[in-house]
Amino acid sequence: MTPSRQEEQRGNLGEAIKEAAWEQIAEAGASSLSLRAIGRALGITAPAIYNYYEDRDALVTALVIDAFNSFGDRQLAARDEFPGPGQELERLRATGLAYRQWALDHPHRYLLIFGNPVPGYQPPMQELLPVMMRSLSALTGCISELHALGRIDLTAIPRPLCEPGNRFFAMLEPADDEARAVYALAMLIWSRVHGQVSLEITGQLPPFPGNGAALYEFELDSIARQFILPN
Amino acid sequence: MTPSRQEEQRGNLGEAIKEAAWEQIAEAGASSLSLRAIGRALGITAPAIYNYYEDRDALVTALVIDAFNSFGDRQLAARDEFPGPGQELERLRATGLAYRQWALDHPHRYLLIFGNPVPGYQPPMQELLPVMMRSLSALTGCISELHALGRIDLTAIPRPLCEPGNRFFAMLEPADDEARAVYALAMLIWSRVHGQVSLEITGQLPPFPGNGAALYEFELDSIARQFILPN
DNA sequence: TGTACATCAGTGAACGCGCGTTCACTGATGTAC
DNA sequence: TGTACATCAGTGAACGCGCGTTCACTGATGTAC
Repeated sequence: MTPSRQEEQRGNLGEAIKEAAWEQIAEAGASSLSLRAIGRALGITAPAIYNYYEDRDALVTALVIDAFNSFGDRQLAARDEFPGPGQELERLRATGLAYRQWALDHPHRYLLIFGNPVPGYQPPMQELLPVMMRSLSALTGCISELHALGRIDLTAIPRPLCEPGNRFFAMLEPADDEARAVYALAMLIWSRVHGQVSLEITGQLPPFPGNGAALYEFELDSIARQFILPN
Repeated sequence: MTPSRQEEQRGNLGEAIKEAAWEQIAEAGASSLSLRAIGRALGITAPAIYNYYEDRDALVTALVIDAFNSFGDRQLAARDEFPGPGQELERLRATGLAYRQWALDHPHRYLLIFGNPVPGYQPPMQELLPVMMRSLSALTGCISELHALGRIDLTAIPRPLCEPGNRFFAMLEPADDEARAVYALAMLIWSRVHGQVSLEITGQLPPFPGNGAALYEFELDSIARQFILPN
C-alpha cells in the first residue's frame, strides 16, 4: 500500500518541524526551542505541531534520537572504510576522527546530547540508552576487536576500574574482568576525546583555534601508544 | 570611614541576591535564572534587584566571576599545601585533585563557566578573560615551575601546537617556542581533565559511578608519566 | 535635643512580550456506493 | 461519472502563565543646623 497524499504530507511536515527545530537550536541553543517559533518558521500555527509530536518534550526526544543516530552512523561509516584484517588500528583512528568531525559539523547536536541538560526536559532514559550506546558502538567495537586479537594492554588499565558491582557493568550480561577492562578503556578514551571536543566547540580551547586537529590527532596517538600493543 | 547602615544593607542584599541565584541555578540550571524568582525567594520585589545589578546580564557576569575566583582559589590553596622545593609533582597533583573536587562540590558553577553558553547571555570577554586565566593559573604555574627545573619532556609535545601566530599566544608577550610548548601542555592537560569532570558531573560517565576518583587519579598519573621527567 | 530636609532602597502597578497547551471549528482530501 | 459522507491536518481564539524592565511613589534612615 503506497502512502496516501495525506500520509506523505504528514511525514514531510514531521521532518520539516525537526529541521526548523535544528535551525532554531543552532541559533540560540536547545533551551530556547519554541513550538510557536517553529510554527512561524514553517508558516503554520503552533497547535499544528501537536499532530506530529505529543508535546514539546516528545519533539526534543525525537531530536536527541536523531542526533545520536546521525552521530553513530558517521562513526560506523568512517570505521567501515578500513574493513580489512590488520586494519584494526586504522579503524579505531578513523572512528576517533569521525567523532570529532561530526561534533564540529553539528556542534549544537553534540551539545544537545552530551552537554548541559536541557532545562525543563526530562529525558526518557529507557528509550535513549540503547541509541546512546549505539552511538558509541564504533568505539567499543574497535576496542573489543583489538582485545580479541590480544592487542589491548590490560596491564595499563587500572584495576579499580574493572571491578564489578556498578550499574553499567550490571547491564553487560556475563562480564568477566577482561570484558570490564575493555569497557573501562573505551570510557577512558571517550572521556579524553570528549574533553577536547567539548572545549573546542564551545570556543574555550584558546591556544589552538586553528590547531584543534593537531592536538586531537596527538591525543589519539597518545591513546594508542598507552593502551594498544603493536601487532 | 565605616560603612553606614545603608551601605552595609546594600552589600548584604547584593550578596544575598547572588546566593539566591546560585540556589536557583542548582535547581534548574543557569538558563532559567529569573530575577522575579530571586525576588520571591528573598521576599523582595524584582525591581529592587536593579539597585544592585544593572540588569540580568550583569548579575550573571557577577556569578561567573565569583565562580572563577572560587575555582581558582581552591586550586591555589591545594597547591600551596606542598610548598617545599622538590614537591613540584605533588603540587601539580594537588591542583588536579582540587580541580575535580571543586567541580563535584559545585557542579552548576562548573557548568556555568565551562559548559554550554547561557542562552541570551553575551559574556563580556574583556572582563572575564583575566579571571578565567587566573582560575587556571595553578595548573599553568605548576607546569612552568617544572619546566624551569628542566622536568618537562618537550619532545613529548607535538610541534604544531607550539607554533606562534594564533590569538592565544599573541597575548603572551615575549614567547619563545619553549614557552609556547609549556602552555600547550597545560591546555592539553586541561582538556583531559575537563573531559572526565564534565562527563562525571552531568552523570554521563556510566561505568564508574563510584569510581570517578580512580579513573581521575589514573589520568593524572598518565599525564605525569607521559610529559614529566623523573627528578 | 529637636526640627527640617535630603537621600535612596524598595514598592507596586504597568508595559509588552513570548510561551505551551486546549478546544471547537473548517475545509480540503479521500472513500463508498 | 457523480454524489453523499467520513476523515483529519491545520486554524484561530483563548487559557493562564512567567518574564525583564520602566517608572512614579513612599517611607525609613541619615544629615545639617
